[in-house]
Amino acid sequence: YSKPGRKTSSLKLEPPFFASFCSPPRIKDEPDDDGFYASPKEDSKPLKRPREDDDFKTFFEEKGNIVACSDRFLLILQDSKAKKAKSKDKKVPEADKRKKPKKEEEQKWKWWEEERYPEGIKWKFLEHKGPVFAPPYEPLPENVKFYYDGKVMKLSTKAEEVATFFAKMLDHEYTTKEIFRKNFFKDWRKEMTSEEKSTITNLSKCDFTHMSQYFKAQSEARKQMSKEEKQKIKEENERLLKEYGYCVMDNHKERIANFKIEPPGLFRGRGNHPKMGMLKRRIMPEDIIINCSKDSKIPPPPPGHKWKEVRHDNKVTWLVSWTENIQGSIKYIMLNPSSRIKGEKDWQKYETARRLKKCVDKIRNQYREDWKSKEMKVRQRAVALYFIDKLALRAGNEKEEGETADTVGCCSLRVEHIKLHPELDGQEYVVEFDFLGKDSIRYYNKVPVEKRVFKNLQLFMENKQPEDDLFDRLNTSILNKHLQDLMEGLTAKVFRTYNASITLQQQLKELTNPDDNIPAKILSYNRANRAVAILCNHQRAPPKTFEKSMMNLQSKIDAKKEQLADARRELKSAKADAKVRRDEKSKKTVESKKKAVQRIEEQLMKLEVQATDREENKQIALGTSKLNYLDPRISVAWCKKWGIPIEKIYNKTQREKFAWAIDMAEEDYEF
DNA sequence: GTAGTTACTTAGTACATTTTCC
DNA sequence: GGAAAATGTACTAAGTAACTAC
Repeated sequence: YSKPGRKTSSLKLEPPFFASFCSPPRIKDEPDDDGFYASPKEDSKPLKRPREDDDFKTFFEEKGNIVACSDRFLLILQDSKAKKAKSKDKKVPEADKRKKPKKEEEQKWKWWEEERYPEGIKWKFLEHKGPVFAPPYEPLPENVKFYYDGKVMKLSTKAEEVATFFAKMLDHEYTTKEIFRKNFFKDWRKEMTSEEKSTITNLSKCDFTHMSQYFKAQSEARKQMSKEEKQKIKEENERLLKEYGYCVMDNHKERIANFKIEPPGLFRGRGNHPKMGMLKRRIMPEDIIINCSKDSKIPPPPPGHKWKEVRHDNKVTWLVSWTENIQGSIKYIMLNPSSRIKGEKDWQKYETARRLKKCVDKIRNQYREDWKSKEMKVRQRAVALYFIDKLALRAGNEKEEGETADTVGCCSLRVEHIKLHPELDGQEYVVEFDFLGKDSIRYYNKVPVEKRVFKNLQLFMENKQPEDDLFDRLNTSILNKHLQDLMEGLTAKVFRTYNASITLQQQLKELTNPDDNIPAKILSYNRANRAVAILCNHQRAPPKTFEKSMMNLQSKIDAKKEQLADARRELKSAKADAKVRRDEKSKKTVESKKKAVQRIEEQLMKLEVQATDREENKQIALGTSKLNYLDPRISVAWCKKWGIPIEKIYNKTQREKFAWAIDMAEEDYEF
């Protein structure tokens, strides 16, 4: 196994392989600098660079500067005028060439300028080094004891390992939960020797505190490590990343998202999960399926081991997979969001959402009509779709009962999840939603709906028990089939993407004040972002330090208020003074005091805005929508329009993920 | 229709690292 | 310079949705 510092012969870097990373066998020219960008005199040249594989060319048909792809996904080309400006920009500062960073910048592969593979084919060549396994278990030192029923007990290695998983969680509330303890104990006993099994019959008699203290001391020691030691660990991680963190896919070196196999431990699902506490077992090479090219260097399994299977399936994007033992689901190793394969898909997602924009009015009219249908199924479908559209609810697939936490989405809503109020707080036809959604995050909302929707809901709830399905004639499959008929590629989740992106665009238009300075504009951006996060119900647990940092801010505000009061008093007395004295000097004093008051008022306002901003953000997570729902081109265009550096909106990782958008969107981009 | 399987996106949390503040 | 706060990253769970076989 590839535990740090335990390099075995088979894991040694073999020069030919590594060399293939630096210059893979079939590598074509990396985006070569100025050469490719349409230079001013090359206006008519198509901007899409074809893939070099001729056999794929036939799938594409060029129409002016729009390329129609086999999957009808339109690749809209960049505005050539903008390109011109860009290539000019690139050439002008020839004199002040900052060599290094520029060179690196130019080496970034612009996959979005190339043609895409036909539907279904994900790659033509794939080579990687396989996964990194979890480090093997290191038994506890002799002096760390486990006690059963008050007596010291030496555990077998296997039993001890599982015991340490529990010991490490001792401070968590869930080790006190009945289900967690029951599941853990059941699985732990499976790892025990028959002797241990006969002795250890009651979890409550187990004393893990010594073990727990030992781990706490360990992590404390880790924090106290010297700089050199920390540096060493860092370098080791970098080495691992360099060796296993990349693959070669179609002539390009691409970053892998999760090249480390998940280590064993105790499963903790989110919310009230029936399987919490179960043992997540150690993954062995024998569990692993490797996916790569036939003609690539196939990663060798660790010595003495075999892979479960090696396959060569270029219809999928994963490099490694295994079946996990808690739910029996498949886990994958895939590429980073900055990779071509993820980026293209992401881009395509937003293009689908933009296509929805064009027909959303028609679809809305349609489902409003369907509220009157004589078919129950159609009515349910129409009301569900209304919720998905208006409230950005998730589709709501069915789940196997008892296998996961009890959470729902739109199609799986039950009668108990909504309350109907013919009138509430002066509003008519209010629906009160209260249910647990994905990750057991509560969705609570009171929404006035149209009368027809309300009446339909009353109808759907007639003669039903609270635990009955609200939409008993509907599921996600039916709904998505219908959506497919309305627009190619339309599914329930497209509405979330569409509504999130369109909301951002509209909010940015509304909130951005051209006269504001950059920080104020960024605040507006965050507010627009927040509107989306609220729409999508992206919540977070308030940070542990939230109350404290809020209090700090409040005391700053209080101090500023006092300062303001003082300044005002001084201004007042200065004014009185000036009235009496009527000389230039005292007039000047009044002016300067006035300015001081103004300055402090401004500072106070800023602090108060900051406080509001933070308070509003207490339970709202902006990251998820930014990363998954907001067409990055909207943000890029906004930045360009107002001269905001993109770094203020996207950090490094995000800029890598959205490189395509940053490169192609101009300030006039419209979602 | 439905149940099972597979592949892929979306999600929040814990921990690590960087920045800010005093 | 060190603590605290803010920000970034790794991790992996939990969704969506397509497909297959009956």
